[in-house]
Amino acid sequence: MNTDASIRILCVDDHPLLREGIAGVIEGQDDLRLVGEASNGREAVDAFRRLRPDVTLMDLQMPEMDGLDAIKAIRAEFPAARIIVLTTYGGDVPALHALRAGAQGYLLKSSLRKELLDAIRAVAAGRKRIPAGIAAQIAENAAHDALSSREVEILRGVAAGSANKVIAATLAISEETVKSHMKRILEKLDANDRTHAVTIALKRGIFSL
Amino acid sequence: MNTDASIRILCVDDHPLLREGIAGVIEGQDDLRLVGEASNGREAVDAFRRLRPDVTLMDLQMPEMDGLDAIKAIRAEFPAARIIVLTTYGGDVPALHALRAGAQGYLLKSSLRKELLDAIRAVAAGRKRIPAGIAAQIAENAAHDALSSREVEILRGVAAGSANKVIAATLAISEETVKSHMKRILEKLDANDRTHAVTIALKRGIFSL
DNA sequence: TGCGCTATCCCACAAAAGAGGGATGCCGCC
DNA sequence: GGCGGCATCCCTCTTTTGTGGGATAGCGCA
Repeated sequence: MNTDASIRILCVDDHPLLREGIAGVIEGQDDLRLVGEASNGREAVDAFRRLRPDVTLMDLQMPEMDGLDAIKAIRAEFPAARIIVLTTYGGDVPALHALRAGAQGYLLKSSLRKELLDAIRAVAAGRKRIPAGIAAQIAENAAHDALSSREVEILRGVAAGSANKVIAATLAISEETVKSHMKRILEKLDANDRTHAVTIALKRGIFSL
Repeated sequence: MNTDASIRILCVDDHPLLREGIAGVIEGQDDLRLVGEASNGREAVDAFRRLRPDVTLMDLQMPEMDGLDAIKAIRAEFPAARIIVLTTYGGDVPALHALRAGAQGYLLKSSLRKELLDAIRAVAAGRKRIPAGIAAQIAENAAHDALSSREVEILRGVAAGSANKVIAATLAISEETVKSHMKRILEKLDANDRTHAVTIALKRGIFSL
């Protein structure tokens, strides 16, 4: 922790304009202090080691090293690290992964100043902060199994416009195996057909284009 | 125009934190002045009428009335209005539409402070400001024809996981007609199959999920 | 050790989708 | 008035997908 009473904050986002906005919001608060900024995951881990912030605001989609890996790296080294994910909603899957990786908060970039400040103070005080809507979506999809990495690989091929035969050739497996995987993909995602499976996966953030 | 030399700016975006960031950047400049903010298209049109800014920064994806309609409405009433689109890249199609609707500039939300300031000053001076990358993507896709609204309607159905038969029933046309449309959709988008057509359309911003 | 999950492969059959034609009427624009 | 684009419909044939089974092997974990 720190000597005075202020909450020390690290902000990680690859959008300079948004960082500027967050800095502006934090500046106006007596009990908060922005002590560092980073624009990708690697910088974030470095900055965390140096600064040991009380709360870290972390975007998920970033170049170099994404936010999820950064959260994992930071929490591996500093298990008590308090991290709030601050991102444009990208589906329940990345949100769930972030929470599993140890994030205590989840905020949308469309949030109001007050929501950001409340979340920072709540997480700094050791509480969690997950918007009801996000929590509901995670819960809703928790019923189904997650796709295996092989299944995601195949679905990516489908999204790219490859026929089963082509995917099979690419992955050096038989077309029948691809069809088997497809069956389970459709089942798990509750999709009508391969196109639907892709759009569901995109909406849920299972992968992106 | 205005009495003193400063460029009067209106900022339209539904993300308060980003607006805050832009405000912060503009505040630091002697020749720029933020005169108003709006968080959706309707408010933007109202604010424009009241304030007559020299330059308007406009997001495209917004609730109530989107940025494209706002640009059209403003330019219909004030043909000399100078507007810079400031958005996360959503494909060549929305970008092209915005430029056709009369925007003089296009900026990504991931831009640096300097790029934002340069663009504002350039557009205020009557110049255009389109990043080379965006221009290239628009040019690249200009070869192909745009989808008709009927074709987009059908492709949305495909994305939703509907079989041709179901789409036909929904639109009260024959399945053969849907197949005819699909053929031309695949041709126009240069897609291998319906799934590919959907992912290409999503990447290009022809529609979203 | 056994259970569950994953990945792999196989078969047969039904249902879609796509390719390759062709045809009509409408509307806007030169 | 004609030409191009659009929307509509029709036919045939091939290819691809999807359904409904079943089988084997590995791997981790209780």
